[in-house]
Amino acid sequence: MVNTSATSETEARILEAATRIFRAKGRDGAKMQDIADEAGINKALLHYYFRSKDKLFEQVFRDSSAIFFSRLNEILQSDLELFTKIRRLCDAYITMTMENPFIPIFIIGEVNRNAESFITNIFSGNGIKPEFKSLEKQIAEEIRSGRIRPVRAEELLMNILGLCIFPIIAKPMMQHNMSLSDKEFNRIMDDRKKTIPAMIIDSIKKKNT
Amino acid sequence: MVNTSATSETEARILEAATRIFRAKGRDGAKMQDIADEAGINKALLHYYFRSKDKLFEQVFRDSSAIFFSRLNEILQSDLELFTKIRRLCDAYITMTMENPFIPIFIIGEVNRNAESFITNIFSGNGIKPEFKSLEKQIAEEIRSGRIRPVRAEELLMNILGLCIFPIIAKPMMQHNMSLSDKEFNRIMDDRKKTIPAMIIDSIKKKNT
DNA sequence: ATACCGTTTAACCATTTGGTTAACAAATAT
DNA sequence: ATATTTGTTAACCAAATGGTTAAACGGTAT
Repeated sequence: MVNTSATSETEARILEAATRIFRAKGRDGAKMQDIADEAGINKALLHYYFRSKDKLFEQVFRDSSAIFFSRLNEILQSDLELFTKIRRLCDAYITMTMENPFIPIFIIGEVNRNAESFITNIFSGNGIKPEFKSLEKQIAEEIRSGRIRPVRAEELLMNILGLCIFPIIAKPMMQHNMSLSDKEFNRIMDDRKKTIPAMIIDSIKKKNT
Repeated sequence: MVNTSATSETEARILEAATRIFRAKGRDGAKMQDIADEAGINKALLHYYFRSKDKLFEQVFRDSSAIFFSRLNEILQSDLELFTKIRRLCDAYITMTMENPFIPIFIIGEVNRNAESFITNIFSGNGIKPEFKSLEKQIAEEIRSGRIRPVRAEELLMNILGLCIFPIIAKPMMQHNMSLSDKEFNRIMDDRKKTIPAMIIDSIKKKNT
């Protein structure tokens, strides 16, 4: 045995290649031969390390999801003050999505195509499900102290994620409709790291009447 | 000849079936046999009416895109007052996306998978590209009159679409993470028809200081 | 009646694709 | 040294898939 750890070097190479191909082409669009080529190995090796396309896909999907959700968890569960938390979330999700827009597109598309059972199976077990209660508690505190007006934690998160992620995953349409160059688009998204949290905080902060 | 109009009944049936299958499974996931079965006809008929899978897909993709973009256009180019326009946009896009969440997921996914040339080709010709200038002009007016603070039309639209569409296309994740039943989720999205425009208008309205 | 033309089908074909097998190579253990 | 296990490959296979063909069907005109 060359490698005592769970994953050999080859296995890692396969996983990287599979991730790239699956994210770009989706489960059905990706061919095992594509992945083998991308990894620079024989197709049969894919089946040696991962039994089937399904198993390989599941692994890639799990990992991709974990990247996005674990970050959410991390920030949600931190003991940052609420407004800071909001700013961090926006910054993290814009940065992360800009660097890898394939991931949310991939997740949304695949979750949509696959049966409920598949999703439940994938999303359970690993620390993917965020500890949502902590945010709810924190918001309740802030409401009680009179700093913010009553809001649902769900809405707050929907707003943050929608504002940060959507324009990036819909980038081709946005650019086409609004005639934006890559440079302009990037600048706008960079601005939004500030404007989105400002807007969100303003929408929940109690105004002095 | 049984039918003088451009599209025979069978052709329409095929198109409907293809739309359902393509939206649900994506270009690669959809099989010609699936579509034939769904339409209740022989596979060869698909090729009789539409030369190839590619051609059939292109047609479906064009139509699906048109549904979403033509509505945007319609509202943008109306002579509604700005705040009303915002409310209309939110209502229209939440309603439309709730009724057919597959469409934006489908568009985003396919646009992402296909080459730039494909997109440009698809999006040009038919009235898909929204007349964006009219909104920009309207906003400029409102800024000059001092009713709203300076904002970019691009950001405004990104905000509206992100807030309205994203939570719905990411529904399975949202529901899973936040433990929301279908009923709760629907109620929240229905509320958002009001809360989103309120939030957006509030964010651009000039406050009396 | 029958020739004609658009529509529809069953059967077929070539290629692609996920997966297997058997043999070969390279470590590792005895 | 040599048997054994692990990693890797080329060749192969069966099923699925997009697409074609030739024949049949059903009106319509002659």
